[in-house]
Amino acid sequence: MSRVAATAVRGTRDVLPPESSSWQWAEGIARRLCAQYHFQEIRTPIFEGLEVFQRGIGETTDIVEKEMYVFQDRSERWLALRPEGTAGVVRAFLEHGLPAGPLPVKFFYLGPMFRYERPQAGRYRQFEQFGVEAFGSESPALDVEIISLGTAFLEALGISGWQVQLNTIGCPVCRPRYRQRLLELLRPRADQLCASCQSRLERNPLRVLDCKEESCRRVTADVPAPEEYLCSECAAHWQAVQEGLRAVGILYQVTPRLVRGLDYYTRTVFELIAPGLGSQDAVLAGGRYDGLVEEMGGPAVPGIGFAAGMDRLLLSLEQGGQGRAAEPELDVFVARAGDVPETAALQVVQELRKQGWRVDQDYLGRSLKAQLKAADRAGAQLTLVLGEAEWAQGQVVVRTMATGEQETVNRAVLTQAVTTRLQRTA
RNA sequence: GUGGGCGUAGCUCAGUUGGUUAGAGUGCCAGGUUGUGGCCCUGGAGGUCGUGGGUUCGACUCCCACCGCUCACCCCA
Repeated sequence: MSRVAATAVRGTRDVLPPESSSWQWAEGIARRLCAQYHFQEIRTPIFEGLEVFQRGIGETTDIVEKEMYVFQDRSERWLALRPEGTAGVVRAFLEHGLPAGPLPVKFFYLGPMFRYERPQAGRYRQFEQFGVEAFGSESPALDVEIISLGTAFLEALGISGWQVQLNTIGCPVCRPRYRQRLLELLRPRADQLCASCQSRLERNPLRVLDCKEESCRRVTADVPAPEEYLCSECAAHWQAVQEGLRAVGILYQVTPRLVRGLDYYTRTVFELIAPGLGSQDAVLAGGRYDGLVEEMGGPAVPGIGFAAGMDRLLLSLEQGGQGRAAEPELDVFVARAGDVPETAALQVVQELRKQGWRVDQDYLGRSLKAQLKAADRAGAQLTLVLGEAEWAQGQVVVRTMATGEQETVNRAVLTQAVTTRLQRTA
């Protein structure tokens, strides 16, 4: 027999225990926090019609231009694996007529996203995101709550050394003015920009600010910040967001160069960065997208959200040596010694599981020594030895693994004996 | 898409100017205890040396190609 394939597809990976338990733990934190902030789960498909992403994310973004997994199904409809969560959530929001219902609505999602990029540290082709989206309010208080949820998430995970970078990029009223001013300042010096910035100068001059190229940095060094060109509404919003953040004690750093890659953002944009990740250090990022719902064919409903890269967050924890110690996942191991029927173990195991305990047993007919070793390795608190001699008299040996103490108890009171011992250690 | 680094047991890695049966640690299995884990001792299983080709009397070692992994650019979570 030859193997089907030697390895997982490039950019994808397997999560095995005990790592999988770290994922459950982190996802549990996300869910708990969302409950506290009253965000409810939405589950949207992993693939959508291609146009959902083209319209939602923007035709000229890198994601749509070159990073999507696009394919045709058997009826030759064009589909794409979702490269991010927001577009699908907006589609669902509209499809179910939610703009006509009670607003605001606050959703969260958890699941895989797909982008065709060269993998590197903290970047995969299939990666896991935790995201939130809130529709129907322009209130700066919502901006503050979203950012607060983001920082609370990193706190709860135990990430240390993170920071919030914050900026505003205005709205359709004021951004054109800023854009115009940028063009006036940059055009004369276009020859000093890097190749990619020269090409994006006309298309999306704001992104030149974001460039890390030394030469571009010099050119943009003395360019005014977006906040100097805000319209009065955006300026008020921007002030209110900052006041709100200060009011709830969230430290942030205004980063005028922070421009997001997706077309749909307006006003508030932010990024949370964490240490230990090499160059992919943005672990959670988002912003306001007040024009997106309308852009996708719905009414003018404002929105705001963020997405967190779970792979990067867990990687950052590992790098910082803050990974959690694996907790034991087994309470009782049932072993047999001598001529004891398999059905005896089956019954004991089942009885204990009915009480809610986590129970496993030996399936290989191994020596008692080997069985105890297996119990130890699995982290069992107790091992029950069904010994031939004791079993014949209706008794079972209960061994407490931590101390090695053993006691022989009657079969009839076994459940109770196990329960009192486990509760004592719990 | 572009560039750098790396591919030897399940894992982490040695392998000396190319030389004959490719090693260690760890993990796994078993024995030391005819029914008792964690420490210790002993033994065992486990490798197409990434793949293909070339040079050579001889290649894990040198050369070429390909594949894969990885880091970085780009971009992004």
